[in-house]
Amino acid sequence: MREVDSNWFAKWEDELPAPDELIPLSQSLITTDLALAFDIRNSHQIATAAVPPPQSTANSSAEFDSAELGGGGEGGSGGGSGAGDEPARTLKRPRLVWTPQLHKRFVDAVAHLGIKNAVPKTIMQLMSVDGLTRENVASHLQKYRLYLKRMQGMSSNGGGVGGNNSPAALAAVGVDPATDHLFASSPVPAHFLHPSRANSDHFLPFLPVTAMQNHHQMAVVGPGAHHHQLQQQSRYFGTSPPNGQFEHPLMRQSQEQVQRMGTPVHSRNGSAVVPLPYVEDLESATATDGRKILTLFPTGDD
DNA sequence: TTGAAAATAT
DNA sequence: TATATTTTCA
Repeated sequence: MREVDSNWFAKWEDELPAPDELIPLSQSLITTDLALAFDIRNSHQIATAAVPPPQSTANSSAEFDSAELGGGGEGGSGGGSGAGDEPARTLKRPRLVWTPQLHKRFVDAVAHLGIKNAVPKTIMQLMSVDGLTRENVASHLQKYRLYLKRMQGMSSNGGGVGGNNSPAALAAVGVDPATDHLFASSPVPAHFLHPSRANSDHFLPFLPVTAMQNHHQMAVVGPGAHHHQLQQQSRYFGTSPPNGQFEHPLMRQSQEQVQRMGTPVHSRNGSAVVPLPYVEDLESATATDGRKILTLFPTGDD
Protein backbone atom coordinates (compact mmCIF):
# COMPACT_ATOMS: atom_id res chain seq x y z
CA MET A 1 0.00 0.00 0.00
CA ARG A 2 2.87 2.25 0.61
CA GLU A 3 3.76 1.52 -2.91
CA VAL A 4 0.48 3.00 -3.88
CA ASP A 5 1.19 6.11 -1.93
CA SER A 6 4.59 6.69 -3.34
CA ASN A 7 3.19 5.88 -6.68
CA TRP A 8 0.57 8.52 -6.31
CA PHE A 9 3.04 10.98 -5.19
CA ALA A 10 5.33 10.32 -8.08
CA LYS A 11 2.45 10.55 -10.44
CA TRP A 12 1.25 13.71 -8.90
CA GLU A 13 4.66 15.21 -9.05
CA ASP A 14 4.94 14.16 -12.61
CA GLU A 15 1.69 15.72 -13.49
CA LEU A 16 2.52 19.07 -12.13
CA PRO A 17 1.61 21.57 -14.76
CA ALA A 18 4.18 22.68 -17.19
CA PRO A 19 4.44 26.36 -17.93
CA ASP A 20 2.73 25.93 -21.23
CA GLU A 21 -0.08 24.17 -19.58
CA LEU A 22 -0.76 26.86 -17.12
CA ILE A 23 -1.34 29.85 -19.20
CA PRO A 24 -3.36 28.80 -22.09
CA LEU A 25 -6.61 29.47 -20.73
CA SER A 26 -7.55 32.53 -22.33
CA GLN A 27 -10.26 31.26 -24.45
CA SER A 28 -12.19 34.00 -26.02
CA LEU A 29 -14.95 34.62 -23.64
CA ILE A 30 -15.70 37.86 -25.26
CA THR A 31 -16.94 38.29 -28.69
CA THR A 32 -14.48 39.32 -31.29
CA ASP A 33 -16.50 42.44 -31.81
CA LEU A 34 -16.18 43.33 -28.20
CA ALA A 35 -12.52 42.61 -28.23
CA LEU A 36 -12.05 44.84 -31.18
CA ALA A 37 -14.12 47.55 -29.61
CA PHE A 38 -11.78 47.61 -26.67
CA ASP A 39 -8.76 47.16 -28.79
CA ILE A 40 -7.80 44.06 -26.96
CA ARG A 41 -4.94 42.55 -28.75
CA ASN A 42 -2.84 39.85 -27.34
CA SER A 43 -2.28 41.05 -23.88
CA HIS A 44 -2.98 38.74 -21.06
CA GLN A 45 -6.63 39.14 -20.74
CA ILE A 46 -7.88 37.24 -17.86
CA ALA A 47 -9.86 34.33 -18.90
CA THR A 48 -12.20 32.57 -16.67
CA ALA A 49 -11.88 28.96 -16.01
CA ALA A 50 -15.52 28.63 -16.37
CA VAL A 51 -18.00 30.63 -18.17
CA PRO A 52 -18.84 33.56 -16.05
CA PRO A 53 -22.43 34.14 -15.18
CA PRO A 54 -23.97 36.26 -17.81
CA GLN A 55 -23.77 39.86 -16.96
CA SER A 56 -24.29 42.03 -19.91
CA THR A 57 -25.97 41.09 -23.05
CA ALA A 58 -25.71 43.13 -26.13
CA ASN A 59 -24.10 46.13 -24.60
CA SER A 60 -20.43 46.63 -24.53
CA SER A 61 -20.43 47.66 -20.93
CA ALA A 62 -19.10 44.36 -19.84
CA GLU A 63 -16.09 44.13 -17.69
CA PHE A 64 -14.92 40.63 -18.16
CA ASP A 65 -12.64 40.70 -15.25
CA SER A 66 -12.43 38.45 -12.33
CA ALA A 67 -12.86 34.83 -12.86
CA GLU A 68 -15.51 33.33 -10.77
CA LEU A 69 -13.53 31.17 -8.53
CA GLY A 70 -15.21 29.19 -5.89
CA GLY A 71 -12.75 28.69 -3.14
CA GLY A 72 -12.66 31.14 -0.42
CA GLY A 73 -15.19 33.74 -0.90
CA GLU A 74 -15.01 36.76 -2.86
CA GLY A 75 -15.05 39.95 -0.96
CA GLY A 76 -17.40 41.45 -3.39
CA SER A 77 -18.67 43.95 -0.92
CA GLY A 78 -16.54 46.64 -2.36
CA GLY A 79 -19.56 48.63 -3.27
CA GLY A 80 -18.02 50.10 -6.33
CA SER A 81 -20.54 49.06 -8.83
CA GLY A 82 -24.20 48.99 -8.32
CA ALA A 83 -24.56 45.92 -10.40
CA GLY A 84 -26.48 43.64 -8.17
CA ASP A 85 -26.68 39.94 -8.59
CA GLU A 86 -29.46 39.83 -11.04
CA PRO A 87 -30.39 36.23 -11.50
CA ALA A 88 -29.74 35.69 -15.10
CA ARG A 89 -33.19 35.74 -16.45
CA THR A 90 -33.36 35.44 -20.12
CA LEU A 91 -29.70 35.90 -20.65
CA LYS A 92 -27.95 33.21 -22.51
CA ARG A 93 -24.87 31.76 -21.09
CA PRO A 94 -21.78 32.15 -23.17
CA ARG A 95 -20.91 29.13 -25.14
CA LEU A 96 -18.75 26.88 -23.05
CA VAL A 97 -15.41 25.99 -24.46
CA TRP A 98 -14.04 22.69 -23.37
CA THR A 99 -10.39 23.34 -22.96
CA PRO A 100 -7.98 20.45 -22.51
CA GLN A 101 -7.72 21.48 -18.90
CA LEU A 102 -11.43 21.38 -18.43
CA HIS A 103 -11.65 18.07 -20.18
CA LYS A 104 -8.94 16.68 -17.98
CA ARG A 105 -10.90 17.75 -14.99
CA PHE A 106 -13.84 15.99 -16.49
CA VAL A 107 -11.95 12.79 -17.15
CA ASP A 108 -10.51 12.81 -13.69
CA ALA A 109 -13.94 13.17 -12.22
CA VAL A 110 -15.32 10.34 -14.28
CA ALA A 111 -12.36 8.16 -13.47
CA HIS A 112 -12.78 8.89 -9.86
CA LEU A 113 -16.43 8.03 -9.79
CA GLY A 114 -16.21 5.06 -12.06
CA ILE A 115 -18.20 4.81 -15.20
CA LYS A 116 -21.20 3.44 -13.46
CA ASN A 117 -21.57 6.30 -11.07
CA ALA A 118 -20.47 8.90 -13.48
CA VAL A 119 -23.64 10.76 -14.20
CA PRO A 120 -23.85 14.37 -15.21
CA LYS A 121 -24.93 15.71 -11.90
CA THR A 122 -22.29 13.98 -9.88
CA ILE A 123 -19.62 14.76 -12.38
CA MET A 124 -20.59 18.36 -12.36
CA GLN A 125 -20.43 18.49 -8.58
CA LEU A 126 -17.09 16.85 -8.53
CA MET A 127 -15.67 19.14 -11.09
CA SER A 128 -16.92 22.11 -9.16
CA VAL A 129 -16.27 24.46 -11.96
CA ASP A 130 -18.07 27.65 -11.48
CA GLY A 131 -20.52 28.31 -14.22
CA LEU A 132 -20.47 24.77 -15.44
CA THR A 133 -23.96 23.45 -15.75
CA ARG A 134 -25.26 19.95 -15.63
CA GLU A 135 -26.27 20.31 -19.22
CA ASN A 136 -22.75 21.20 -20.16
CA VAL A 137 -21.50 18.07 -18.53
CA ALA A 138 -24.27 15.94 -19.91
CA SER A 139 -23.60 16.86 -23.46
CA HIS A 140 -19.92 16.47 -23.03
CA LEU A 141 -20.43 13.13 -21.41
CA GLN A 142 -22.58 12.09 -24.27
CA LYS A 143 -19.94 12.90 -26.73
CA TYR A 144 -17.24 11.36 -24.66
CA ARG A 145 -19.13 8.12 -24.42
CA LEU A 146 -19.39 8.10 -28.15
CA TYR A 147 -15.71 8.59 -28.31
CA LEU A 148 -15.06 5.74 -25.92
CA LYS A 149 -17.34 3.54 -27.92
CA ARG A 150 -15.41 4.13 -31.07
CA MET A 151 -12.29 3.53 -29.10
CA GLN A 152 -13.41 0.15 -27.95
CA GLY A 153 -14.44 -0.90 -31.39
CA MET A 154 -11.11 0.06 -32.74
CA SER A 155 -9.08 -1.81 -30.23
CA SER A 156 -11.12 -4.94 -30.87
CA ASN A 157 -10.43 -5.14 -34.55
CA GLY A 158 -7.47 -2.91 -34.89
CA GLY A 159 -5.48 -5.49 -33.05
CA GLY A 160 -2.54 -3.38 -32.20
CA VAL A 161 -3.10 -1.30 -29.19
CA GLY A 162 -3.68 -3.45 -26.22
CA GLY A 163 -3.61 -1.26 -23.22
CA ASN A 164 -1.81 1.63 -24.64
CA ASN A 165 -4.08 4.61 -24.81
CA SER A 166 -1.63 7.37 -25.11
CA PRO A 167 -2.76 10.18 -27.36
CA ALA A 168 -0.01 9.32 -29.76
CA ALA A 169 -1.04 5.72 -29.95
CA LEU A 170 -4.64 6.58 -30.42
CA ALA A 171 -3.82 8.98 -33.13
CA ALA A 172 -1.66 6.38 -34.76
CA VAL A 173 -4.53 3.95 -34.83
CA GLY A 174 -6.56 6.35 -36.81
CA VAL A 175 -8.63 8.50 -34.56
CA ASP A 176 -9.27 11.70 -36.31
CA PRO A 177 -6.87 14.02 -34.66
CA ALA A 178 -8.95 16.94 -35.70
CA THR A 179 -12.18 15.47 -34.50
CA ASP A 180 -11.06 14.03 -31.24
CA HIS A 181 -8.11 16.11 -30.42
CA LEU A 182 -9.71 17.30 -27.26
CA PHE A 183 -10.51 13.83 -26.05
CA ALA A 184 -7.15 12.61 -27.10
CA SER A 185 -5.54 15.33 -25.08
CA SER A 186 -6.30 13.39 -21.96
CA PRO A 187 -5.40 9.74 -21.77
CA VAL A 188 -8.34 7.46 -21.39
CA PRO A 189 -8.19 5.55 -18.13
CA ALA A 190 -7.98 1.84 -18.73
CA HIS A 191 -11.17 1.03 -16.85
CA PHE A 192 -13.13 3.14 -19.25
CA LEU A 193 -12.64 0.59 -21.94
CA HIS A 194 -13.48 -2.34 -19.73
CA PRO A 195 -17.18 -2.45 -19.02
CA SER A 196 -16.82 -6.03 -17.88
CA ARG A 197 -14.80 -5.52 -14.81
CA ALA A 198 -16.30 -2.71 -12.90
CA ASN A 199 -13.93 -0.10 -11.79
CA SER A 200 -13.04 -0.39 -8.18
CA ASP A 201 -13.76 2.41 -5.86
CA HIS A 202 -10.37 3.86 -5.78
CA PHE A 203 -9.80 6.42 -3.17
CA LEU A 204 -7.90 8.60 -5.43
CA PRO A 205 -6.99 12.09 -4.54
CA PHE A 206 -8.95 14.35 -6.69
CA LEU A 207 -6.93 16.60 -8.87
CA PRO A 208 -3.95 17.31 -6.72
CA VAL A 209 -2.53 19.72 -9.18
CA THR A 210 -5.58 21.81 -9.02
CA ALA A 211 -5.42 21.67 -5.30
CA MET A 212 -2.03 23.17 -5.44
CA GLN A 213 -3.12 25.78 -7.84
CA ASN A 214 -5.82 26.89 -5.53
CA HIS A 215 -3.62 27.36 -2.61
CA HIS A 216 -3.04 31.04 -2.56
CA GLN A 217 0.59 30.82 -2.16
CA MET A 218 3.63 30.45 -4.18
CA ALA A 219 4.62 26.93 -4.87
CA VAL A 220 8.04 25.98 -5.97
CA VAL A 221 8.03 23.05 -8.24
CA GLY A 222 10.93 21.28 -9.70
CA PRO A 223 14.07 19.44 -8.78
CA GLY A 224 14.43 21.52 -5.70
CA ALA A 225 10.92 21.23 -4.49
CA HIS A 226 10.49 19.93 -1.03
CA HIS A 227 8.04 17.33 -0.11
CA HIS A 228 6.67 19.23 2.75
CA GLN A 229 5.71 22.01 0.44
CA LEU A 230 3.81 19.64 -1.74
CA GLN A 231 2.12 18.16 1.23
CA GLN A 232 1.04 21.48 2.42
CA GLN A 233 -0.31 22.36 -0.93
CA SER A 234 -2.32 19.24 -1.16
CA ARG A 235 -3.96 19.17 2.18
CA TYR A 236 -7.29 20.33 1.03
CA PHE A 237 -8.37 17.46 -1.02
CA GLY A 238 -8.84 13.81 -0.64
CA THR A 239 -11.45 11.25 -0.05
CA SER A 240 -13.66 10.83 2.90
CA PRO A 241 -14.79 7.30 3.63
CA PRO A 242 -18.13 6.70 5.31
CA ASN A 243 -16.48 6.38 8.67
CA GLY A 244 -15.81 10.04 8.60
CA GLN A 245 -12.10 9.79 8.66
CA PHE A 246 -10.37 11.76 6.10
CA GLU A 247 -7.70 9.98 4.23
CA HIS A 248 -5.11 11.22 1.96
CA PRO A 249 -2.10 9.55 0.46
CA LEU A 250 0.13 12.15 1.93
CA MET A 251 -1.45 13.06 5.15
CA ARG A 252 -4.53 12.89 7.26
CA GLN A 253 -6.71 15.66 8.38
CA SER A 254 -9.99 16.05 10.01
CA GLN A 255 -13.01 16.08 7.86
CA GLU A 256 -13.95 19.39 9.27
CA GLN A 257 -10.94 21.04 7.86
CA VAL A 258 -11.57 19.54 4.53
CA GLN A 259 -15.06 20.78 4.35
CA ARG A 260 -13.90 24.29 4.61
CA MET A 261 -13.02 24.08 0.98
CA GLY A 262 -16.20 22.74 -0.39
CA THR A 263 -19.14 20.49 -0.06
CA PRO A 264 -18.34 16.82 -0.22
CA VAL A 265 -19.81 14.97 -3.10
CA HIS A 266 -21.08 11.56 -2.25
CA SER A 267 -21.14 8.74 -4.64
CA ARG A 268 -23.24 5.65 -4.36
CA ASN A 269 -20.53 3.55 -2.84
CA GLY A 270 -20.58 5.76 0.18
CA SER A 271 -17.34 7.51 -0.38
CA ALA A 272 -17.15 11.20 -0.63
CA VAL A 273 -14.73 13.60 -2.09
CA VAL A 274 -14.23 17.25 -1.59
CA PRO A 275 -13.92 18.95 -4.88
CA LEU A 276 -11.85 22.01 -5.17
CA PRO A 277 -12.67 25.09 -7.08
CA TYR A 278 -11.25 25.05 -10.48
CA VAL A 279 -8.81 27.66 -11.49
CA GLU A 280 -7.33 28.04 -14.85
CA ASP A 281 -5.72 31.34 -14.35
CA LEU A 282 -2.16 30.97 -13.38
CA GLU A 283 0.96 32.87 -13.95
CA SER A 284 4.17 31.10 -14.29
CA ALA A 285 7.69 32.18 -13.90
CA THR A 286 11.06 30.64 -13.62
CA ALA A 287 13.31 31.17 -10.68
CA THR A 288 16.95 31.92 -11.11
CA ASP A 289 17.82 28.45 -9.99
CA GLY A 290 15.78 27.00 -12.76
CA ARG A 291 12.86 25.91 -10.73
CA LYS A 292 9.43 26.80 -11.84
CA ILE A 293 7.50 29.16 -9.73
CA LEU A 294 3.81 29.09 -9.93
CA THR A 295 2.17 32.17 -8.70
CA LEU A 296 -1.40 31.87 -7.82
CA PHE A 297 -3.98 34.48 -8.25
CA PRO A 298 -5.22 35.54 -4.88
CA THR A 299 -8.90 35.08 -4.68
CA GLY A 300 -9.38 37.76 -2.17
CA ASP A 301 -9.38 36.05 1.16
CA ASP A 302 -5.81 36.61 2.00
C1' DT B 1 -32.56 13.13 -13.99
C1' DT B 2 -30.60 10.87 -17.90
C1' DG B 3 -29.42 9.86 -22.46
C1' DA B 4 -30.14 10.66 -27.35
C1' DA B 5 -31.41 13.40 -31.11
C1' DA B 6 -32.26 17.78 -33.25
C1' DA B 7 -30.94 22.50 -33.56
C1' DT B 8 -27.50 26.12 -33.69
C1' DA B 9 -23.45 28.41 -33.49
C1' DT B 10 -18.56 28.80 -34.79
C1' DT C 1 -18.89 22.35 -44.91
C1' DA C 2 -17.66 20.25 -40.74
C1' DT C 3 -17.45 20.28 -36.03
C1' DA C 4 -18.60 21.79 -31.38
C1' DT C 5 -21.95 22.99 -28.10
C1' DT C 6 -26.65 23.76 -26.78
C1' DT C 7 -31.38 22.75 -26.50
C1' DT C 8 -35.18 19.84 -26.87
C1' DC C 9 -37.47 15.56 -26.00
C1' DA C 10 -38.88 10.92 -24.30
